[in-house]
Amino acid sequence: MDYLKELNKSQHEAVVETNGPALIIAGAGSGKTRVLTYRIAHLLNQGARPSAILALTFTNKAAREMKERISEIVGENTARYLWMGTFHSIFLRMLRAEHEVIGYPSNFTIYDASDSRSLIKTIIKGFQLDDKTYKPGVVSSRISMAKNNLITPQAYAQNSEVRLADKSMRMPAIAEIYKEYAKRCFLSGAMDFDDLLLKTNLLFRDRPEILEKYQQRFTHILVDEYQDTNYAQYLIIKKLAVHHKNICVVGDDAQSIYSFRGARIENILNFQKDYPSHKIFKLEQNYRSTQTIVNAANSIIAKNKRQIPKTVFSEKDRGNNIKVISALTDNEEGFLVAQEIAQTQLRDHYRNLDYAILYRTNAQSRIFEEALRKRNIPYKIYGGLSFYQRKEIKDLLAYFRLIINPWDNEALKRIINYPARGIGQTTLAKLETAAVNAEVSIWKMISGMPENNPMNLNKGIIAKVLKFRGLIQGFAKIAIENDAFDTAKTIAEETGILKELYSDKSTEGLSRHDNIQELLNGIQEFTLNAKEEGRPDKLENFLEDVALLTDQDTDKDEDKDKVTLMTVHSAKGLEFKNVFVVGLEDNLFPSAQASEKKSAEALEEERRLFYVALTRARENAWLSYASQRYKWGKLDFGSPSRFLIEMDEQYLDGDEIGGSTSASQNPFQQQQVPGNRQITGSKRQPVTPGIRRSTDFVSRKLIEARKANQPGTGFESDDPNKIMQGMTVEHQRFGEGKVLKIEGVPPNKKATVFFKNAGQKQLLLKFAKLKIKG
DNA sequence: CATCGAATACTTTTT
DNA sequence: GTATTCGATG
Repeated sequence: MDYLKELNKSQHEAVVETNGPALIIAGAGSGKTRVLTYRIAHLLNQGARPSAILALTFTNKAAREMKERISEIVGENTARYLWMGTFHSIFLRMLRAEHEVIGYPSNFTIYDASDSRSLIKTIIKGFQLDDKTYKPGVVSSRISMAKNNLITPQAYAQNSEVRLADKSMRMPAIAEIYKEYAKRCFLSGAMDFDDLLLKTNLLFRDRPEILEKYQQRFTHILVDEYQDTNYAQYLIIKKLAVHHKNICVVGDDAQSIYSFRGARIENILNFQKDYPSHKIFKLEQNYRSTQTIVNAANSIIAKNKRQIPKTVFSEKDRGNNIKVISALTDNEEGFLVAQEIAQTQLRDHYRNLDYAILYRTNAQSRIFEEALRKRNIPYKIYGGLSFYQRKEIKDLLAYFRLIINPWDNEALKRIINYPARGIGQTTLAKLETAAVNAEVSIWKMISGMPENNPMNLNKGIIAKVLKFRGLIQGFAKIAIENDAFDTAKTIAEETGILKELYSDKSTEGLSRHDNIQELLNGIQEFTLNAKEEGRPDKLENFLEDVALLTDQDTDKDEDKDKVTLMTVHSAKGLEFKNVFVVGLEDNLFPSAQASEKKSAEALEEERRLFYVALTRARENAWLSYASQRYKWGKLDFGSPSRFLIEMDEQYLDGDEIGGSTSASQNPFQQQQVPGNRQITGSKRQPVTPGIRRSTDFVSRKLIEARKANQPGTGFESDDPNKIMQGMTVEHQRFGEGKVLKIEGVPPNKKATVFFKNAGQKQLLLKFAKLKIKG
């Protein structure tokens, strides 16, 4: 078998020793995916049936890529029968197959995070609780925590530990909210993400014969990214593996960075205890990064107490030292990063796709976007609001959802008055209250009309509601008889959504129209593929695919040669020649309250996050931070991350970019504040408290710096008071425009401007960057 | 009931 | 800076 020759010794062992429990510790860049794919291919070559192999990943993308690579070895006709996918998609498939047992319709809806948040909000309102104490986000994460730990609403109510925690947060009613939430989801025929795992567990608990069926079916189970599994996932795997015990988990405890969504690093740490007869394989050679990067990353997590001992090493060159970018302001940070990209590109002939900028939060991307745009460096951003989260897309999808599953209350509430058809909040509230009281879905309530009218709606309103009902019923019929694309097109046209967006000539309106078109194109592609491959091509089938899809999963051609901007979390599993880790103040966590003491575990995870970020780089890494940045309109002072300060000198480049050495290029040099972080000799000093006391001095210097034609800004506003009606002005993003109206008094003075390229905009003058042209 | 403008809150990370 | 919500007005 040729493919085995491509493996080193430990990789080879991990691939061929397929009997019994196996723990594969795969350090960053150690060829994990290769081992996993070859192991599966090897199983198949040894005669295992593909449908008996269950392989679980964390992202659709990982599953797809692995499937492709396995196809190349064993052929597509074998690979297609593998049970390979994300935890959520595999168990969704299982739950749909077993829907009768759990009392759900087969076409149950998946509520995404915003659906479940809005339902929680409704419940909080219905209970007449104060939504300032009961923040939907917090309540939602409590419920999610409960589900991930398999605590049902009944168990929650009796669990003194969680109840006590709720009380200490002054939210004793969470148990009630959870119960109501679960009930309403059930009445809507809906599950949220966490339900997919919870209900699978309950199914296995309550129906041993079904568990038995799957235990027999899967002779081999493989789990990728095992360090990121939560309790619910852990238990599913454990139960399924009972019979054959051929469970192979792959992961790296050093890359466990998902505790916030319930991931338990204990799962991988305790695997050896769970399965005493296990074999352990350690993939320790890093084929990705230079020695400098590997060693620097190792040095960071070396301080962590809880980890599986291993020595990750690289046999590549020592490579360049890691460069430090020390910027005074956020804008300067963006400028310096863009400048570094441009300079290294010229010098070393890198392409745009060789670069990634990694940050902690999506909101940090803007500064770098602007800086790259100014230099005409093409870039792409992952994360932020995904395609499927845009309003117009969610609206159209809500129609689809309601047609497939009319019980879906969240979908119904979204569209019953979109486009406007005279069914307002009051009517909707009446309908919902009546539905809740009768313990049915809103649609059931509407179905009983006009004979049943417990909420005293007047004739005109009833007529409007019935018209809506007829519309949906008509669509439902079309959906049964036609393929997904025809149905979707009919809906988009007949509801008037397409027309409404088409007539909206503003920039937003145009892009919304484009998005709808793109969705329709996607559905068309789905339909064509389905027809070709003989799969069902109905709207229902499209919707199943789309529920668990994120747009991280789609790679577009036009995105080929671009600089990548993404969060450290979403960069996991990827690699780039050159990586900028930016916003490195206060433990890579800009919004952390400096005073709040972090638990030891949280600090260890911060280290691992840093480790993940650094090990994405093949050749060069930059670490950058800004001393001052604007955070919700106010100046915020940051000290460099403790990891930067702790890191051994030998890995760092002595010439700090934007620091003391590049004075000639850096107009900020003169404004550098005494006491700010500088390299003096070989020992760097952390920021002294003194800097915080001299706030006035610093902000005065900062304002001066901004006035002195700061490189990162490049566009200075003229005095807002001088902007008058009729003037021609230039905006930094929208281009040239004419001032139609000025209104309000400072600081809320506003201008209505008509831009040639961007249409009419209202701008708040204290923020908008406008220059007077004539 | 819809629309507009003003006030307010909001920022980890994601299947 | 932006998204969302609330209240006044038509």
